[in-house]
Amino acid sequence: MPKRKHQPAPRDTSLSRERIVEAAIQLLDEGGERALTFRALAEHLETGAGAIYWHVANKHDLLTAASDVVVAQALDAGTSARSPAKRLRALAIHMFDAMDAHPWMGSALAQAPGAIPMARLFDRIGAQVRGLAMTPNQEWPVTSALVHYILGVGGQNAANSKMARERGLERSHALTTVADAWQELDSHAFPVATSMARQLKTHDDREDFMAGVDLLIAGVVASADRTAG
Amino acid sequence: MPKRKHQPAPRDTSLSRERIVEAAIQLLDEGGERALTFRALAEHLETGAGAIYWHVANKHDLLTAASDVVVAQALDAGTSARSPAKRLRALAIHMFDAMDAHPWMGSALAQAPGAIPMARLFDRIGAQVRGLAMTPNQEWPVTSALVHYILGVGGQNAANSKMARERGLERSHALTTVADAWQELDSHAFPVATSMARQLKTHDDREDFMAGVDLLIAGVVASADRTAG
DNA sequence: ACCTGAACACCGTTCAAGT
DNA sequence: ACCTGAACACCGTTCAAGT
Repeated sequence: MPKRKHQPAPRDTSLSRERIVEAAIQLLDEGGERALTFRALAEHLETGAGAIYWHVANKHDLLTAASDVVVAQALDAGTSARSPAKRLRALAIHMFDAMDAHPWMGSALAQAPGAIPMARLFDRIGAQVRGLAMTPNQEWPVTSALVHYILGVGGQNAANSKMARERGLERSHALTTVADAWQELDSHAFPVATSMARQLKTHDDREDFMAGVDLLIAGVVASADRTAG
Repeated sequence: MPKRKHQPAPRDTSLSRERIVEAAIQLLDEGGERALTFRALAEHLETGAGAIYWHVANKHDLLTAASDVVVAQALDAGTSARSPAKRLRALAIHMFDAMDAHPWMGSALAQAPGAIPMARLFDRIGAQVRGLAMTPNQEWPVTSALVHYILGVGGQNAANSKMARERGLERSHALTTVADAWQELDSHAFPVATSMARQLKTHDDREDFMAGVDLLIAGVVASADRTAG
């Protein structure tokens, strides 16, 4: 009867908030939002479900912490561009890619309005917006519009990934399915949607995302010119 | 004369998809997303939980149907404005108000990417975008940007309402709490967020939303001018 | 065709009890 | 201080059985 049966196998590291968040991200990335449960997390970390609550307040807290790790990582990259507009574009595309790689993040951010990851995003976007020529009282609405746009696209993008995963399809194939459904809508009730279904099939999410960012930037520049001129 | 069945406790109407969706909207509006459960719904409709599944595929289907009722209502109003840009503004503000009045809709729409309510929204927005002077291949990205922006703001707005509700606060008071938290962040790590906290407290969600819509429209007009000129 | 409601397979969270 | 794991109070969904 080996006595080590009663001794816990030596852990790589003891339980910590950092390890929990890391494991949560892994579960979320691998299996989507449904895969993150305290039971699965406990099994993954070889501990009890209740132990996690010593380091993390609740599931909402955990999702916010996981988002913050990903957001911080995304926003730290690509700030070396030479103009505010270019840095803005770089930040935006990094956020897009991060939300694409971690589709759970869209809804996580949508559920944590004032939390740290949102403050981080506002801060980084806001810093570049200040660099664009504009009156000070435009800074807030412009920053706000950019952040909301980024989150809006990210959320829909995440939804598409999730839908694809649930139906066990490639993402592009899932979009084709949607496009086919739109094409078969009543063309009297949905004249534009039916005719736009083709673009839905062939479009590039990433390009369209950047087109929107550029539209917002162009709008800011146009408004600034009008104010200045 | 039609035979009348003698029923001791006659219902107003028998169970139907329409009545279920209507009751779901009521529960959602009154108690938030948490309040919509099949058990609560069954009790409200004086039936069994399983009966609902005869008319509705699952909870996701129910949320989508509920969203569609609200979206259809919002988009039917205010199409009488005299220019495409004005009609676009009218549609946007109606969507904002609808998402504000029904805070559960933001996340419901985010979970139903290709579904009917999304097709409806794309169709109505797209129809006005076509009226703006632009090249045909810009129609899709512009429509897409507007829709995503609307959903992004709606989602965050809903999150604010939800947060306020959960903490049992007035919505403006909840935002003040967030603003205070941002103000107390490390001003070295969050230089812009800390200094923008004041605007967070005093801003008007609705005005900021429209400022973003105008920014996008201005961007479209500026791009069109450049292409044309 | 439509409804019932118990049962199934889960959840997040708590907490007395351990080390 | 930190962890255990059973227990609690729920969920969405299914399905044999009813009308």
